[in-house]
Amino acid sequence: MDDRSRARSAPRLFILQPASVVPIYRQLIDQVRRMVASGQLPPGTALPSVREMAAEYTVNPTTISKAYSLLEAEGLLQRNRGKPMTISARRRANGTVAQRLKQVQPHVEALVLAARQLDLREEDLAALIRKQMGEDT
Amino acid sequence: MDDRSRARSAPRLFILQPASVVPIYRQLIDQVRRMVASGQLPPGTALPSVREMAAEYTVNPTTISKAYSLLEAEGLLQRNRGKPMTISARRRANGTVAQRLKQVQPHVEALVLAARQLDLREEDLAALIRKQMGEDT
Amino acid sequence: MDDRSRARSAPRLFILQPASVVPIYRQLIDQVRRMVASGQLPPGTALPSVREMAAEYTVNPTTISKAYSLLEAEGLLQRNRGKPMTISARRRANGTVAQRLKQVQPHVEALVLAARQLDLREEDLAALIRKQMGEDT
Amino acid sequence: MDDRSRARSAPRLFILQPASVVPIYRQLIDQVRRMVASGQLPPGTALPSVREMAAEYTVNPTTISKAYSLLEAEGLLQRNRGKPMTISARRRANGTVAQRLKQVQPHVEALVLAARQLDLREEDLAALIRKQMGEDT
DNA sequence: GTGGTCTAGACCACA
DNA sequence: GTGGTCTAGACCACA
Repeated sequence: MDDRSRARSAPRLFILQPASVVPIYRQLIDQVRRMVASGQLPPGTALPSVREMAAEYTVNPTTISKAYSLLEAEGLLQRNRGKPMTISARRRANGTVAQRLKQVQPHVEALVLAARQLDLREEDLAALIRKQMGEDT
Repeated sequence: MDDRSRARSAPRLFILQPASVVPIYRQLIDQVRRMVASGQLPPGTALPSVREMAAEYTVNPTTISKAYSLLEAEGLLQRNRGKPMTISARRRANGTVAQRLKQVQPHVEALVLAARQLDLREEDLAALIRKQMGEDT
Repeated sequence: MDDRSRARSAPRLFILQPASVVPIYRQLIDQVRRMVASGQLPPGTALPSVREMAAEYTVNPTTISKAYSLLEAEGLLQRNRGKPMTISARRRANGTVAQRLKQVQPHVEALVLAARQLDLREEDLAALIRKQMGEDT
Repeated sequence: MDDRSRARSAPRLFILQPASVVPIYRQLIDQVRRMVASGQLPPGTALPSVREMAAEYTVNPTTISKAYSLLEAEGLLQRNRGKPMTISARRRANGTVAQRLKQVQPHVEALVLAARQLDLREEDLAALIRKQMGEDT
């Protein structure tokens, strides 16, 4: 991804946080999975190359490579000799809403646990979420 | 500890998940911090002993000890030779709502990121949260 | 590591005594702090890796790791993924003499208490200190 | 030691610091040894009872008791049924200066190590020691 | 009974 | 190669 394309800069496809306790390769895997489930990454879509990703997110190439390899092993990505990896046609065309709700459930549980221990109310959370959904990023 | 005995007993003070990517000692630290901020663990409260915690959550005592030591270094816990550690009197009397909202913000961001990538709507999240807030645990 | 090899090698950076009542990890923390305060360990300096330290001082790696982690929490050390930890740039550029004198004060008090109880005179102490300052180690 | 005697308050015989990394019973043992070696506690001197000491220094009686027992085992203290323990006649009547210098040596080494790492000079130490020797306590 | 320190050793994320 | 986490278990100081 060269400077020009970054200047135009559609918002980034993924959000990787090196400081997080969640390993970077895990963050990437989770995000690809979700975007495939929702159809935002339809079958056939080419992902950025390992090197592009590594440069874009200033992350070690082996980290990206590890995520891609695991997604390939899972059947979600497909290797194409000499060409970028693509979203596989055969698996999880499009998750049902129920399936996708299930994927978000762990985050809901973590949030509600924190909210309870902080003695916050449902309304507080609703407001924070509304605000966050409105943000660009 | 089977389900029946847990039902009879008081609900657990903390929720520790060994399978999580978040280290167990970090989970405990975060939860103590939040419950102190909300006043659910007021100054002077004695925490379960290292050994009790270790037994209750089937975790190694040194893991609990690590969390307690870090909380002591932070000033949140106070050592009492030969007696259980207690919530320190001097720090963070009671967090304001604004302070507590800030503590929950990272969880909100993680949830909203996941929801977007899964193409879920604000209403979906609101429903899941309402349901989760209603649960006993 | 026999005496000869130690003579040939650079003098050790730290002195860790497992037999002391002061925990090893505390000894290391104190020494790093002091050498940072005096500028003997300037910002950016790489510390020996956990494994090197453990081998050099024949101490368990987790003991070294504990010291490093606490120094990181304190802001004195900086983690560099996959690379050795370094002295953090941002904290305590260089302690003033007054600040450093304060750090040595507890040792002065312990020495003087002992000297008094042993009925030694100031001159005795001065002589011992002069001699010790002259030693290589 | 009743309130009256404390009001008159000769300076305390010992200095015990509960917060120190050195165990309290060790501190007491070291101090008794030194004062015996210097003749400040001559043979036959009665030490305060375990209870008096515990009250005076607000320390657990078992801690004092442990120190006394170890000093007795060492031959320095002598048990007298129903009466206070006394400094034993038979051992170490009076240490020579050389012997006493040897006892203070570890403190000299700790101080000089710290001073070197803090990049302090001999003169700095001499000044601090002179000041400390002048203090009442 | 309480917490603290340390070891030996396994396994993980990352460069 | 780097550091981080965790376990199992020993031993210690203190109440």
